[in-house]
Amino acid sequence: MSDPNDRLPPLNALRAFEAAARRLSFTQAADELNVTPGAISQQIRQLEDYAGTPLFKRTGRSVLLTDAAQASLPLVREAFERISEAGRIMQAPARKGRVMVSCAPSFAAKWLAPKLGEFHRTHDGVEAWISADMGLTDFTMADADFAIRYGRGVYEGLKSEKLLDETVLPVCSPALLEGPDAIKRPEDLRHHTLLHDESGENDPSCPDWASWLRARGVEGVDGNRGPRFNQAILVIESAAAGRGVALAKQAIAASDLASGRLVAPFADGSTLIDFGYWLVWPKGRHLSPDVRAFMKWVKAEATRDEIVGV
Amino acid sequence: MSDPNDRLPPLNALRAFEAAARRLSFTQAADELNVTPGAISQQIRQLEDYAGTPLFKRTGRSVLLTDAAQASLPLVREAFERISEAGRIMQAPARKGRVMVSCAPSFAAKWLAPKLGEFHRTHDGVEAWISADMGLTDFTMADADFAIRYGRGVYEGLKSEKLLDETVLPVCSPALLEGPDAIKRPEDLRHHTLLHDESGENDPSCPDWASWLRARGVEGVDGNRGPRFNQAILVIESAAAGRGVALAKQAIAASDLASGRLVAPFADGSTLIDFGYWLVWPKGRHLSPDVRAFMKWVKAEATRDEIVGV
DNA sequence: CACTCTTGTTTAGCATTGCTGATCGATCAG
DNA sequence: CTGATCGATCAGCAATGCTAAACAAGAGTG
Repeated sequence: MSDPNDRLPPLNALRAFEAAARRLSFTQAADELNVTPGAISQQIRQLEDYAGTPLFKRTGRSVLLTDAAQASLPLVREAFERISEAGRIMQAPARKGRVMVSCAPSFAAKWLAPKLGEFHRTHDGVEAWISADMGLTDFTMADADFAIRYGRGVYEGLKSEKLLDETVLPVCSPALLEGPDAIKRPEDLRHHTLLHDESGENDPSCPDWASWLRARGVEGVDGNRGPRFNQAILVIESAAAGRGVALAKQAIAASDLASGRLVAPFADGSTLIDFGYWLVWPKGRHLSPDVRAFMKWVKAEATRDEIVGV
Repeated sequence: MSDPNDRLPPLNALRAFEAAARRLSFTQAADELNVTPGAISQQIRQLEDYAGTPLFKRTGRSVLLTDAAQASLPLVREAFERISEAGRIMQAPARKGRVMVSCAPSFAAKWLAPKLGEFHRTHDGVEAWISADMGLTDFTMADADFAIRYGRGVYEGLKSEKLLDETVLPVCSPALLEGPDAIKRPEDLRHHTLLHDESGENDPSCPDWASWLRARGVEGVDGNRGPRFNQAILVIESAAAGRGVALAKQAIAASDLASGRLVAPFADGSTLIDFGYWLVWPKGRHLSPDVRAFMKWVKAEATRDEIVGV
């Protein structure tokens, strides 16, 4: 009669539906779920059989949602958000003592990783896993506990907390401060290669060499020449290798500046920029004690950096 | 690497988990889902593999939730509630023009059904389906749009709205008002069979024959003799057949009183009781226009009854 | 204590579901 | 028109889910 099984939609079909509805494309949904478009098509049809009504308007070229689909989609989404979170919670005991952080690659390598030893010393039994991912804010796919992102701190559906401001300043190998072409004043840059960091390209407040030179009224130096890198760490490493002078992110350069591998040739070279580093995690996610401890430690490290005034 | 598929728990296993957790029994969960206990056992194990940790403590006899299960269960439940609701919404277009009401059996037969013709006349294109179920408040299993229940109007997780009060009064076939043993005063009941309605047994305010007689100081009539019925409609039909005098629910008897098939032998016989009829539906359920129209109509009918003062 | 009842587990084998790969038809861009 | 893209469809295969039956482990009973 009224078999309870018939009341609930087919669950796996719902997954296909959600993906297809989000992408408005069976093909892309198939991609996302690692199946063929045919599989999606069949799952959707199964769900339409259940609903007794079409869920997509097939317009040959692309695919549109019907009212029925539109109306039910938000609930389906919420359901999957909860299921995903429930999954995490179930796995929590197995993950105890493990904190997984998704982090911008350069920041991970040059800021976070060097400090991790300290964390392990002070927090026995908790190990941190760092996953260096670019621009990952899609927590439904990552299984990170939280992320450290570089940006303005506004992320849809995510909570965030300021970790660290960022400033930009010229850095180079100490070798460049000696010899006949020694860098003493900005004008001396004309004898050296300029290394460009394009990783913060979408931050208008972040100066490039051209604007940095202009702001200081430096003449005779072409701010556009020189190699460009899409990641902060590449610029830093090039500079450390003596390749030239980088307009580098302070947080990324800090450890090399501290060790003397890099030096800042100008006293007043640094510019505070709008972008910064943020702790980011999905709204409503349950953060385990270990995760909280790690976050707290990271924030303390960041504060220490700022006080040291690097 | 981090395949999105691995992030979500196996969905069908979650169903088994939810049922098993709710019942704290694999066997009962198996029953509910119409599978064998073995199937449940396997699904749970699959989910435990995913979680990397046990979800149930097997104590041989019965089964208990681990912390991981306890913590994730509420989210799983919420997810299924949303999925269930999403399913309804998807089906809405296919159900257009159809309102499905779950109703207490006697009320359905004697109050609702007789009025339905009127509803169909005034609401063209909308047909009402009545499902007579006893004590059904589990909307996850029924696919009724809403229910009409007899009780106090407080139902966990459900919204309710008062439809009709209930009163109890003696009724009998008009034949019993004539002849040598004609019923004129309560004392005359000694010559007739008393018909007992036990359907409202858990309402302490609902009088039985013994207390009805006691309240009126009637002597010489044994309020305990006579047949008992577990449904109001059975009492009514027995009374209409001339079998005896019933202490009947007014709402159930009303149509027969109106038609003259039954009469109320005493002017002051009726007692208002605590229980009444309620419109009931799950919190957060989307009620379609057709459903709202039907609810409105039912309430109007109820009000009309009360004004007529039956 | 043996006995039995109940409950969860396990296994092999079967049934269902889900997916693939190929093909087809429709639509859109050039 | 032609090629490219996208969804639908279908037969066959792979994976998943289920059953039936035998087993193990308390709990209650006489």
